[in-house]
Amino acid sequence: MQQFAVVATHSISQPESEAGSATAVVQLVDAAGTALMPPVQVYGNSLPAVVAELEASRRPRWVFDSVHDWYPGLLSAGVRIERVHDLGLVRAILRNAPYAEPGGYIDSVRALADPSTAAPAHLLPPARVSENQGELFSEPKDQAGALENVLEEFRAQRAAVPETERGARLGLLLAAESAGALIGAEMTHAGVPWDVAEHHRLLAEALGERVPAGVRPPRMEELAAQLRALLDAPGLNPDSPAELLKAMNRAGIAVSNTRAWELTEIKHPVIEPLLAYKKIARLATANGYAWVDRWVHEGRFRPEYIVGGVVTGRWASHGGGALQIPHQVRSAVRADAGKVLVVADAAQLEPRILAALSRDDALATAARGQDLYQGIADAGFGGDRAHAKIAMLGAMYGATTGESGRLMPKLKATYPRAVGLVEWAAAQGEAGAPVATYLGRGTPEVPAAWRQAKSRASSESEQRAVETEGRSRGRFTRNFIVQGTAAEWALCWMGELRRRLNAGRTAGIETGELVFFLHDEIMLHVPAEQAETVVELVHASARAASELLFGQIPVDFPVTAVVVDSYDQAK
DNA sequence: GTACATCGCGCG
DNA sequence: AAAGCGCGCGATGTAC
Repeated sequence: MQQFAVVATHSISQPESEAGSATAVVQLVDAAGTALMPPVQVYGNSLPAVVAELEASRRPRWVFDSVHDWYPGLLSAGVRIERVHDLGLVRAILRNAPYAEPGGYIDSVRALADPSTAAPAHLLPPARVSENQGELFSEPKDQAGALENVLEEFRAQRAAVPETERGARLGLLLAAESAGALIGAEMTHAGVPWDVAEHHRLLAEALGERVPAGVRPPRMEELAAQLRALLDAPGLNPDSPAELLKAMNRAGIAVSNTRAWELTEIKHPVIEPLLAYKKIARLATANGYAWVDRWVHEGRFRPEYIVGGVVTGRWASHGGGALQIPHQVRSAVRADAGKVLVVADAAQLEPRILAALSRDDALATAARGQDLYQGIADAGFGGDRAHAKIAMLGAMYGATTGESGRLMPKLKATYPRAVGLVEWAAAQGEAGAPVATYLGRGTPEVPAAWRQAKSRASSESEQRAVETEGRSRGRFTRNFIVQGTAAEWALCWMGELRRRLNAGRTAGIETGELVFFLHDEIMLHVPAEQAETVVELVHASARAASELLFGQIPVDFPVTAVVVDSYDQAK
């Protein structure tokens, strides 16, 4: 029998509350929400002990208002849990889920303020019982009330998932999203192993000796002096695009902005040192000494992951720009002695997802094997891989002009189902209609401003603005179904991998830890002797994820997994 | 002083 | 070489 351990926390209590008064209450219930034993009162800082005891004896699915708020404290106390249902994450998905059972709960959730326009969580005061819950349920006056609120929402969420094939998919999404919350917190807890000495070495190599904050590093200062001389602009601050643009125009360089890629087109002596300056200036400001001081502690970089933080279901992150670690500094991501990094990524995930979504057998055939773009090239682009790739990316992103636009008719003739699906999604968006991922994550409602402008636009210029916005919405919905379903595949991949790692750990094998995730790429920090075992688990998890989502279909989702000492050695 | 917009560039 | 999608973040500059 499936058991759930519902955790309710009092509105004013946080994990570090004083001993003496109950800070939380835990209730074990069955799938119908019926109590299986008397509620357990949690006093002071004893939540980890209570959770550890129940986890060991019952293996329940835990029900938390927010894993992001509560799991870090448990991890710090050495307590891990296997399965969870995160009320907040589930609420956010159900809000826009087209397959959700209509009813009072869904209506009330949809009536809540749009979370995508709310302030970021880290800028808000400490959470109450649950974000937004004050609007859903009356503020609880005691523990019993808090517990009843959580139980009621839990029951309502379960009831909102219909017992249909689509409902089963939605249920999988909710479970995967919740598991993701555990994984995100566990990755933050583990941290990415970071070699500060190596990072300092590469900074010194590029920028020159370290100087105090606020002083321009030596190599940048040298280049700045060259730029001032070449542009005959003695006071120029090259960090200011406006100043730089003026100085370049004065020197007779006809540009309208200072973007690096546009500068490469221009023939002028200043371009080379300017591009060199931009390159190292970026390193210095984004991932320089200040970054290391601020974000790396005890040899670990610990970004916070915001599960479902992107509209499509991708993860966002907070702190240190974790999702943009430049290739330039990846040599500083280095395994501890005796350990290695296992770096794995799903090859060309999005077009493969499109093949699965659209059941396009021709595209599935091209996707057989490691290089999908070469497969497309051989099928219809005279073996020209570059053209095949541009065409495919254009189809998924909505390119209409240039190379990509010209290649579209050919792509559509070769893969009518795949291209037809993304064109349908774009048409939905242009019409102001929603679309959904394979597992049922729906697009947010259309911004009210556009909806109103659509019905009111009178002048020709207003009409044009509305149409431009519509095409933009179409590109968004076109990409949403692909990017969002790819995010679901990746979530299932990690979830499957986590289960296997945990099973290994239970069996006494130190399988190491997931330490980093980036859309279609994962990194593990593992004992060297377990590397090959973990590589196998990574592959097995990818196969399991593909089948979990799509069942038996003729689309391959190959992953590459390499064993390295440092991140720069991967691909 | 804070808040916000813009530019530019890093990642998938 | 970017374009067409999705992000985070630092420096600068302006408004209040």
